[in-house]
Amino acid sequence: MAAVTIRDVALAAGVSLSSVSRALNGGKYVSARVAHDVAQAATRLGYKPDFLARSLRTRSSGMVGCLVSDVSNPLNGSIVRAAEAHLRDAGYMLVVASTANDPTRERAAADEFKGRRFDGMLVAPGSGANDSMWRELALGGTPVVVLDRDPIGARDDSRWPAVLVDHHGGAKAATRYLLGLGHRRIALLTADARMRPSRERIAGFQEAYAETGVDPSGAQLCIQSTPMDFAQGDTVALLRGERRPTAIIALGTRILAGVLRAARNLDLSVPRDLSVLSVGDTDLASVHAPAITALRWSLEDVGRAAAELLLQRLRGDFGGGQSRALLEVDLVLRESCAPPLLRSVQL
Amino acid sequence: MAAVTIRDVALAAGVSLSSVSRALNGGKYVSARVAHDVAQAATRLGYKPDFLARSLRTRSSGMVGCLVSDVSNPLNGSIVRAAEAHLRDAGYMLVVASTANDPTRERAAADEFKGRRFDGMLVAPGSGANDSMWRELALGGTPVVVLDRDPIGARDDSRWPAVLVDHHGGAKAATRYLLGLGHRRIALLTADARMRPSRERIAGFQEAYAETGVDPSGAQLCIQSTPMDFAQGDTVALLRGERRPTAIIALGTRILAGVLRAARNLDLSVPRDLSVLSVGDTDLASVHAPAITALRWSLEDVGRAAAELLLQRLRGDFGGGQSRALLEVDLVLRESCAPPLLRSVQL
DNA sequence: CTCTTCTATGAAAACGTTTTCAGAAGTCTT
DNA sequence: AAGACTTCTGAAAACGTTTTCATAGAAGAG
Repeated sequence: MAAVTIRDVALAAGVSLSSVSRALNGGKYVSARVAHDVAQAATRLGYKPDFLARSLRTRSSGMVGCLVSDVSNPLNGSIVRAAEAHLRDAGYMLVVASTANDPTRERAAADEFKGRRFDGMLVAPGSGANDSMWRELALGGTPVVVLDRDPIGARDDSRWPAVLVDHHGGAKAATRYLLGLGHRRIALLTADARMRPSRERIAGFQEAYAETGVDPSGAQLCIQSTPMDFAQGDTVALLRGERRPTAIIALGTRILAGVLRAARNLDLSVPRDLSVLSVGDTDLASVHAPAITALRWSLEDVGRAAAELLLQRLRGDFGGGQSRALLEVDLVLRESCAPPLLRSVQL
Repeated sequence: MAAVTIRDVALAAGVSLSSVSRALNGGKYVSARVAHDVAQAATRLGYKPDFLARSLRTRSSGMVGCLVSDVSNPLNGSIVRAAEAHLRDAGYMLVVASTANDPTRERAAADEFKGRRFDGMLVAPGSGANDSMWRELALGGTPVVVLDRDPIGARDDSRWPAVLVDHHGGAKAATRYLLGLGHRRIALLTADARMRPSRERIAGFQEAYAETGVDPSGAQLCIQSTPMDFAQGDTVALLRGERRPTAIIALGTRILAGVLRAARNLDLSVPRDLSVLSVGDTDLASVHAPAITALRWSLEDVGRAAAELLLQRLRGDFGGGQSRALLEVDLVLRESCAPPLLRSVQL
């Protein structure tokens, strides 16, 4: 229908194809007359450039891909939105693919991105990512920025630009806080321990025990790979068990929900009978009664930093080489943590 | 680098360009020998087709755009994810743009989609969408499916394929339920009344009053256009006011959070002093103590139905013409609603 | 045996841009 | 006045596909 091409504009303006292209792209070497005529003809005809053709010729699509487990998870959604906003300002379009952490789908999506000549990628692979996966990603020279993951097994681990969240420091601070309140038996509930965030948190958790000199035998790790609603059942089992924890650190929204449900079912009052600390601050955490003490970091910053890092590469400006960003994690004190009851302390 | 093109494959297989294209696309008229040689050469060279070039020639990009206010809102995120999954299965790639309901950005995104020759679009414009906006969308003949919006002012209102949620029926059922419990002063808190979901809910709300013959003077509408955290302040004002409502219907997660916060601040017990009903079921609603009675509908179904409707158009199969889907809304009874205290009933 | 229909193939024309190249003017510099 | 730049311009060559077209041979019909 519309299909008004650069050729039509050239015809209307009475100049050549190349002149139109130059005029429209503000190139050098174009006379005032031509510039004016072309501009006029273009608007009169309602010319809209065809990005596809342009991309084919320039070998750059103006698109950036994003590999993420699931957009409907607000954690990812916020990151994506922030990244999208910044990339759009720079003239890029962000395409996100939800891969459910499935390596097959990650590979497929990455391939499609490359087939469409995407200019860059933001990736947060699942735990299935291995050596060859990373190698494949790097193949073809498309700039890649890693979102809170470790390119384990990839050559030049440290060379990958990445934006990382200081989960280690956060978890350590949270654990120290609970230890300081007098808790000794603290349980850490986490989903996939093979991925960076969980791994770092576990390390921080253990380091807090070590550094404060508290007997680490009270530290309990509860790890499961299906994240959805396992937490509720798990928490019940945990709380009914022999060495019942007096505090729980719940990693993620879904797990926090499970923990809170379990506590209610067992008629345990938070924080009297059980202290709860959420990793990640959500509406659920802040509105719940009692309000849940939480570790918080800025998802917007993650998205923004990732976009910045990528844009830097895209400009070919590897400037100074600050290729990784480490974002800090804050402990937001609220009402869900208190010293343990004495009877629970009686080892 | 890689840049292995169809020409290289042709050379390696000792056949012509066109034969390779035919062989690879499983076209008719290709001999067994050629098919074999080409396949072998292609895999040996690691040939990956260039979608850009293909798109340019075939005039179809294999991409579908999605206009939505904000991906980081889990309501939208879930829809997007479901749509993405179904479109991917059909060979399409979904690109979402967060427009913050800003008409300018909606227009810009739609233009970019068209400039990139997107094959179709899923759109949920904000309240700023007017006649010309809809007309522009329809321009160029790109198939468009509307997500829970009314193309008001657009020519052929009813001709737009759309997937709609029965907010009207849902709100009516919720209101009847509260009226049945004995509530007379019910407040409806909503954000942007100009958009379909809110508009339909308000209509259902009022219709419930009318149909049950209850004096509608107790019905209170509280409408505000900035959705974020206005609800808390508004709720406080409402509950301190002269004709304090005994029940609140809160539209959306953020508003629910605000209402619950306000209730806590005023030391009002739910549901004893105040019944709360959430429109939209979230973790917050189900985990909160007490658990919040909520209207629920399937976001996955919205995304899936939209994808189906669009795919139907893309196949050129306007089959039977069932061009709109109406999804039902359920009332999930939980603990946050109870009959009002007598003293509040004393008009 | 001839006339038609089918199958298989390669050459070449698209698709809509940007970019290279060569040349035509004009403007300096000597 | 002759070269040496500079500024502008259009023709044509890319970019990597798919698709049309013409042609050649094979197979089938009469």
